[in-house]
Amino acid sequence: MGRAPCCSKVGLQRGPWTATEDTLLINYIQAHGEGHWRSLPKKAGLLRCGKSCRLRWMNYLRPDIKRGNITSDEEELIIRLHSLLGNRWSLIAGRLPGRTDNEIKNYWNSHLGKRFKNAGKVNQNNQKREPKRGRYDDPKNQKNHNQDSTANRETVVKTKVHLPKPMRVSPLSISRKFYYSMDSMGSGRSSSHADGNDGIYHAEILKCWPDLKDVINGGEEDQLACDKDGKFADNNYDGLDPSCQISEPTKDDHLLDKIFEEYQQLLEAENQLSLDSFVDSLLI
DNA sequence: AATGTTCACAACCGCTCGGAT
DNA sequence: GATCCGAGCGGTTGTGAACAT
Repeated sequence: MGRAPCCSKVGLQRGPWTATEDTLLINYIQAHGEGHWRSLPKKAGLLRCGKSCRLRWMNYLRPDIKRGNITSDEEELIIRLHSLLGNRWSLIAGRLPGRTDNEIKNYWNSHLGKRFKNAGKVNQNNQKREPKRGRYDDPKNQKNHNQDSTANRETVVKTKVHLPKPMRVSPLSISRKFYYSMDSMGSGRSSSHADGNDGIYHAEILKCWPDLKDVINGGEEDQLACDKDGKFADNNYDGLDPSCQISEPTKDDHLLDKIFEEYQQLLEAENQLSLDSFVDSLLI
């Protein structure tokens, strides 16, 4: 059929936003609220595409956005969530209050993903080479990244992460239904994937939430999350596996949120011992 | 000091979804 | 069921700053 473009590009402003444009957008949203992005630019007096306005608001102007460096604890959480969720940046961002999907995606692409690649190479070369010093590794140049790069590297070493294949969600597979499922399933456990058994872990998830299987695989059981041999870890589930210690998602939809809240409290307390024990609890 | 390279991040683009008609 | 629309997601690109030579 071919749908009309979201907006006519003729005569529209592009590129970096000016302070004036920001003000116009902020004022309009403060007065009228978010939404109706398509018509917003015209009403707000902006020569921008609605999409662009939404993006600017969501990623930069929103009052609850936390500016500044990603802390090492946030980084740890990103790594864990990414190992669990893959490139579902919005979902990951949802667990990091004040952080946007774009920010996390950028951070991953520019810091973590690259670093893991390098770490792999370094390991392959028996750690003969030092990782290239980044722009912010220089102590004299940490205006934006005040975290200790050495500490970051240690984090990488102690947290073995599997990089899931970057995947585009297909219409019949995960999509937003999966996001909602993941949001609501309230995981009582997490995975460091320290043993590299992503598939088994996924199988465990599905074992506890069989309904998720259909959502993930579009009902195709042949493609169930599987172990290294391509077999689902346990096909003998009828409903919730009694061995799972996790209650049905409907009973506690917000378990993951609770975990995250706990995590946040630990971050605020900066209590390393508690943090370690919390992390350990996730590894069970 | 000049130039080229690398990096981080804001912004763009294409695609898909759910809902309305 | 087909089509359209608004919205959102994730990959990619553009750009300016920092760094290296």
